Amino acid sequence: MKLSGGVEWALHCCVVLTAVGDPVPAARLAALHDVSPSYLAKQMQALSRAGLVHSVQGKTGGYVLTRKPEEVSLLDVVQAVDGASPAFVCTEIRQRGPLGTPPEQCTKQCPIARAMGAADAAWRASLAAVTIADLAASVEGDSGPEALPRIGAWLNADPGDRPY
Amino acid sequence: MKLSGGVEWALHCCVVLTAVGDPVPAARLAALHDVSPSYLAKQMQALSRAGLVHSVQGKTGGYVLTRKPEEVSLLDVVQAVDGASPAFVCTEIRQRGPLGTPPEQCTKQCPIARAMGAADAAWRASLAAVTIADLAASVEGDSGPEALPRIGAWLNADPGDRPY
DNA sequence: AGTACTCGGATATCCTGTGTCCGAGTCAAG
DNA sequence: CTTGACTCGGACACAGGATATCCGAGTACT
Repeated sequence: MKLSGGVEWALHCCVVLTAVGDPVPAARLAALHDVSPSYLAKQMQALSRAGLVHSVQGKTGGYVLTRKPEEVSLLDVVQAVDGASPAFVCTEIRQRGPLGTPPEQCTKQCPIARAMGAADAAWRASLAAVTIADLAASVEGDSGPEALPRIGAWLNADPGDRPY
Repeated sequence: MKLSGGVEWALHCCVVLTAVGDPVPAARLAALHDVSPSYLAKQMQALSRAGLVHSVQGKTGGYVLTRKPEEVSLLDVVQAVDGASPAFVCTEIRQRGPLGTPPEQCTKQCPIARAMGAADAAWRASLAAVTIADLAASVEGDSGPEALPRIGAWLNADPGDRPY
C-alpha cells in the first residue's frame, strides 16, 4: 500500500498554478520545489494526458490549469498520476483448488472483494470531496493571504529580471 | 496505489480458519487455494508476528486464530501483511526551494498532507468496521450454511484418509 | 528566416515486492 | 527413550514497476 511519490509533486504544482495567469514551464516548477526537473516533467505529462492541465509549446510555453480550481478534485489529480485502477484486485481464488466454488454460483463478487471495494470507495469519496481551490484556501489560512500570490508572481517573473 | 497480492490470500485464510478447531499447516491452506505454498507461508508468518494467529510446531502443528473472529478486523489483517505505514508520505517540499516556508511557520502539516491523511483515515475506518466474523457470515449467505464447515472438515481431515 | 525555448516520448537504473529455499525446533509414534 | 518426520522461521535469488534521465519534434518570439 504505497502511493507514488510524484503524486505529492503534482498536487503542489496544481495548487501553485492557481496563482498564475501565464503558462509556467515544468523546469520553473521544479526550481520552485527544488526537485528533479526531468522527473517532474513526467508527472506534468501525466496531468496533460488526463486533460487537467493544458500545455502550450514554444518560447513562452508551459502549463496552465484547464478548468477552474473549484472544478478539479484531489481525486482527479491522484488518478491522473497514479492510475485509476483500484488498490485491491480480486483474483477469484475461491474458484480455485479442490473445493473451489463453481463459477455459476459466483454471480456476485466475494465478500472480501466487496469489503475492500467499499473501503476503496470511501477513500475515493474523501478525495473527491476536496478541490484544488479548497487546498489553496487552506494555504491562505496557514501562511497568510499574500503567500500564494507571491509564489505566483515569482513563477511568472520575466526571465530577464529573476532574482534566482 | 497498489495493495500487496498476499493480502487477499491472508484474508481468505483467516476466513476459513474460523471453521476449524485444530491447527492447520500453511501447506494445507495453500493446497486449498491452489497457490504457492512457500509464498503463502510468508504471509502466515506475517500474521503470526502480528499476533493474529498462533503457530504451533511439530507433527500436528499449524496455525490457529488467536482471538475470536468477531474481535479481528479486516484492518488488522491488512496492516499485518502490508504494513501499517500510510499510503501518502509528506516530504515537506513546501520547506524547500527559494520560496520555501520557514520551519517555524510549519506548526501544522500542510493542507495536502491533511487531505490525504483524512482519506487514509476513511479507508482505515471502513476496514476496521468489518470483522472476520462478518465475512464468514457473508460467505454463509452467498454459498449456503454448509460451505464453510465443509471446508473446515477438509482442512482438519486426517492425513491418512484424505481424498486429495 | 533563424533561434532558442518548450513539451513529449523513448531510454537506463534502482528498489520494493514476489517467489523460493534450507535449517532449527517440536511433537507424535514406536 | 530414541527415532523420525513434520512444522515454522528466517535467509536467499529473481522480477516488475517506480524512479530518474536524456534527446528529438514542434512552436512562438526575435
